Amino acid sequence: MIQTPKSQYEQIADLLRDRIAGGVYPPGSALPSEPELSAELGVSRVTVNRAIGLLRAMGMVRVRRGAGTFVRTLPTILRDARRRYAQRDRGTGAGAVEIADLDLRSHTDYTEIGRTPATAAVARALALAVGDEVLVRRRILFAEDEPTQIADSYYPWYLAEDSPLRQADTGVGGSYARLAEMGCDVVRFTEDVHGRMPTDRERTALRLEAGQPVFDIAHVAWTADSRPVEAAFHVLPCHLWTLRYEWDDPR
Amino acid sequence: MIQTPKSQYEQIADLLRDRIAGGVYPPGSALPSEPELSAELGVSRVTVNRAIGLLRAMGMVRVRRGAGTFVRTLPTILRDARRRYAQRDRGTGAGAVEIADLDLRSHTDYTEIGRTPATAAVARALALAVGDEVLVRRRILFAEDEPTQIADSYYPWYLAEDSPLRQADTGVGGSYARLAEMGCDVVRFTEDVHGRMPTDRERTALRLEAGQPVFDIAHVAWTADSRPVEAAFHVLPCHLWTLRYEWDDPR
DNA sequence: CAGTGGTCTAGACCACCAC
DNA sequence: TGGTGGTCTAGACCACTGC
Repeated sequence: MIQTPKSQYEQIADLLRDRIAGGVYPPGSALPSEPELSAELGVSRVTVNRAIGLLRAMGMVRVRRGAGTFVRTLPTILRDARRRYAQRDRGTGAGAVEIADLDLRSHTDYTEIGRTPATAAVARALALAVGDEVLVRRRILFAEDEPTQIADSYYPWYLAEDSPLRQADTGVGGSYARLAEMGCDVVRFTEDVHGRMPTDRERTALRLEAGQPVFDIAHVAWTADSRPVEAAFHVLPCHLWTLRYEWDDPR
Repeated sequence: MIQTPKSQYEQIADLLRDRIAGGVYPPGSALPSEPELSAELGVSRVTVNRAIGLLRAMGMVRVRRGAGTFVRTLPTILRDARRRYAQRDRGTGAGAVEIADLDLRSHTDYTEIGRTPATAAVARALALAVGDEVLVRRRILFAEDEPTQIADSYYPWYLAEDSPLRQADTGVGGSYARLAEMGCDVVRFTEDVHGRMPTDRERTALRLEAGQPVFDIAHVAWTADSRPVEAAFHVLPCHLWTLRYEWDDPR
């Protein structure tokens, strides 16, 4: 690699990144204002703004309009797929396991629990026809009042109709314990992971900075006879999470 | 959701996205130039440029400086973790499995194969001390001459020293077959997945557009007695890949 | 109300590509 | 050589925050 004659805004982003790493701007503190940085570095404010845009996309700073630009603090959260679903009976739902592990306060906002026709993605995941009735459970999970995840779960309506799955609190063992009581023991999981830019709704709900990508996880739970009984779609800000998977070699 | 008074550049990005989806700008074709769009839409060129920046981050267009902005074509590639490593003996290395599945031409550029001291990340993954000798195999994988992945594999030096792992072509069955011949049967895998912005080197090597995120996968292969015998770090452009994982519930 | 960041413009200069 | 996108500036107006 010979040379990378970087643009000014990239160099400024590097500089600010180094200052943050070096503790000049400690976690939680505000960066100097854009006019200040503009004066200090001898560039226009637009250029400073653009540099800060890179830091935002990296998840290093959060901007509060009218107030300033602040260095981020939240630690990364480990989502260990195998462990997550194996620990169902810890009382907390699967969704809260990771947050509890970090000794953070967690809570869940249910935004919708009800009957709805299956979309194409849901129908495909649950081996139903588009438009078939399903139970949907939409929720947003928080750690220390910061949104960390959107999770929408779907169940075939004929399964969920008269079950506790229609309540926010599904009881000890969570939804998989209820499915088991209905004769649907879950023995296998699959997940398809995408990385992409969030939709406007997702960006708002997760309070994301401009340019920050999300993980989009399509999760399916299977019974021993290979029937899909739950489909869940999770949207997670990339900068907050590490996904861990583990599997045995089938040979 | 009441209102989202979008900025002009966001609206223009939406407009262009719709036109691409609607076939007005078909795959592979060039968008109108920025001055043209600027005139058509009655905004400054900077605003058009910023809108196109959003499309670039989403992976919808590729810009060739001096030539124009082009609609992307490459399909998404499925990386089925379980299958990927189970199909070792298909002759092709694990890295080429997914590309071959899509009937695309694939090739691999080895950029380095040699001895090196373990970095912190490598040492942690292989349960070695920082600075211990390891064999590194660095490569970039291509589909149709487009870079699709960076993969750096590491092996403890005492294992790899006199093995075919030091050659580019590791022979039938690939590296895991060679490890098995050395008494290191791999029976289990773990992967930690991050989503982040690429480094400058990665952006160059993968020919990424500005603002495009990558998957960063730390892959470890384990023997039956829980010894890590291979660590591999993969960097994949998010917009090109879907990661698939599958596991049995350990209860 | 003063200060913050968000956005937009017109104009400019540059590196790069294709002809 | 003309057209493309990349970058930068000075100035402006706005919405929002916190006092």
